[in-house]
Amino acid sequence: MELYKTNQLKIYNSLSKTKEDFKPIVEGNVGMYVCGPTVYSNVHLGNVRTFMSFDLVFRYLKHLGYKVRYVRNITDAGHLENDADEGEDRIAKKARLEQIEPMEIVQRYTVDFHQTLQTINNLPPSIEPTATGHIVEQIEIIKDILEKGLAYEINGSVYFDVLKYNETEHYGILSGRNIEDSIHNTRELDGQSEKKNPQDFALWKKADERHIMRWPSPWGVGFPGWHLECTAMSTKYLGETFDIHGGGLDLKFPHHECEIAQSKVKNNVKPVNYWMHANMLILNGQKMAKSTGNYILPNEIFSGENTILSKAFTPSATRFFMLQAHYRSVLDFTGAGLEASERGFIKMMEAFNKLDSVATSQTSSLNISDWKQKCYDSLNDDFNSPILIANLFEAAKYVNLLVDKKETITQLDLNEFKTTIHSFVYDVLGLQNDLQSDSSEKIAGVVEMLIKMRNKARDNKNWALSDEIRDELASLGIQLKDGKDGTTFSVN
RNA sequence: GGCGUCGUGGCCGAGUGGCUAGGCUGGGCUCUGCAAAAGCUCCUACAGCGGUUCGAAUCCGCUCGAUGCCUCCA
Repeated sequence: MELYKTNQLKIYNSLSKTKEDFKPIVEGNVGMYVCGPTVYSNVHLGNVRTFMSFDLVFRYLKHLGYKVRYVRNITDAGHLENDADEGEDRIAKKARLEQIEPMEIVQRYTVDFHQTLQTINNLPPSIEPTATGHIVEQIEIIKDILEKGLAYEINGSVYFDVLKYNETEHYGILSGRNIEDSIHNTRELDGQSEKKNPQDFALWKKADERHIMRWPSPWGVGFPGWHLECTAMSTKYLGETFDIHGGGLDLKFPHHECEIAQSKVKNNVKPVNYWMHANMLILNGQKMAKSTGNYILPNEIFSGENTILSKAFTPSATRFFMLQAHYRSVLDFTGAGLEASERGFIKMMEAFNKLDSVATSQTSSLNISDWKQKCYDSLNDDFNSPILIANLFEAAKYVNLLVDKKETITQLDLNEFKTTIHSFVYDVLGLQNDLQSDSSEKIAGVVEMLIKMRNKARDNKNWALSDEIRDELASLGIQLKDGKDGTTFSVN
């Protein structure tokens, strides 16, 4: 039987601002859409956190036995720099600055995006559509909205009529805004006189002569607006109403609000059942962002080449650091925090690596099924990974005590214990065991030999020699640990 | 200015009416030739001020502070 039948998952829905029981539209199947990156520069750690949060969601849903279609787009048409801009988007601008084709920019940073997410061990989505690959679909949606009178055309551009929409619907339903408030509080921007109201947003923008990325349309040559691609691609691959829509908290307004409006007009149904928003990663007390220069790149962490960290950290340690905070909490990135997480992570993995050497007994001193249920309970409660990790630390301690023969476990329980740990650590949390990878069997053999020699020296009470062996190995990063049943070692 | 979120022990971070996570750091102990590792243990907190309640870190109000969105953003 599928696990989801016995595990009622609760998801915090940004739309209702409450945790709700998760019930997919079609039993056993989940459609999930997550807003992907605009590929005009390298993804920074803040971007990675969001995608890793939804990777956890994806992995856990799959673990529960759901068949998941996970769609995450690549925004390769660029967004406008701002309203006042003469139709220049970020990708086109970068292409002009670097004197290359816009699609070279797209290619370069799409590759970087994929490599980075793979390095941190995110699973690829089921479908990864691009904005430029769905121009036709976007034009069709615009036509439909125009026909329904909720959009208007001016000088080759088409805008969504937010005020008219708000007469029958609530523009601001997701972000908790009222259109009346924003009318009085919108900052004045220059050069936007073309729109009827400042709140209106573009569905199609006319391309001027300089604009490189351009497509023909019923309204002339141009390119799609900022928010349309997600509506086009999510409904195309997941249907008019689908289960989960995710994205960074900073996309809640206006991006997701606009998506709701467009989709509601087009299909006249509620587009999404569960809205999920991942919170921001902050650095130096501020949100990480490309535009402000306040960011750190994942590769800078893995290589140690940066000014904030004292050393390099593995992708798994970095992932573990982020998983120790809940996805809806702001997480503060610091070198000290990462170091503390790494220490804990190494300890935990060292304990789990000893699982194979555990001896079994007639009874178990820990109730394995209770412990296992606590693990499930933690993730069932809106993907509470910090609680899951706390439970895993409890398991690690138990393993250490088992090795010391201070606790007991039956063979049957040990099998279930191992399977559960493996599932949660590797499959669900997506962590990797990078402790053993660089200790090849040959090195292990050499170290075992040195341990034997050292034991002889110890038997002869030749402490000088035994300590020399230990200290020399330590300086090479190999640590000896004398236990009751002999000496073991670990490679740092 | 508008709409939000948050303020937890030395640090990071869960919890969100009574059962008071977890990790890192520091002190003590056990084990050990010494050390390391491991285990045990100690330092026991909820910004401030009021209120509701038998009982509040958790609910309500105010104050202070931080931060997100309101312009592209994960």
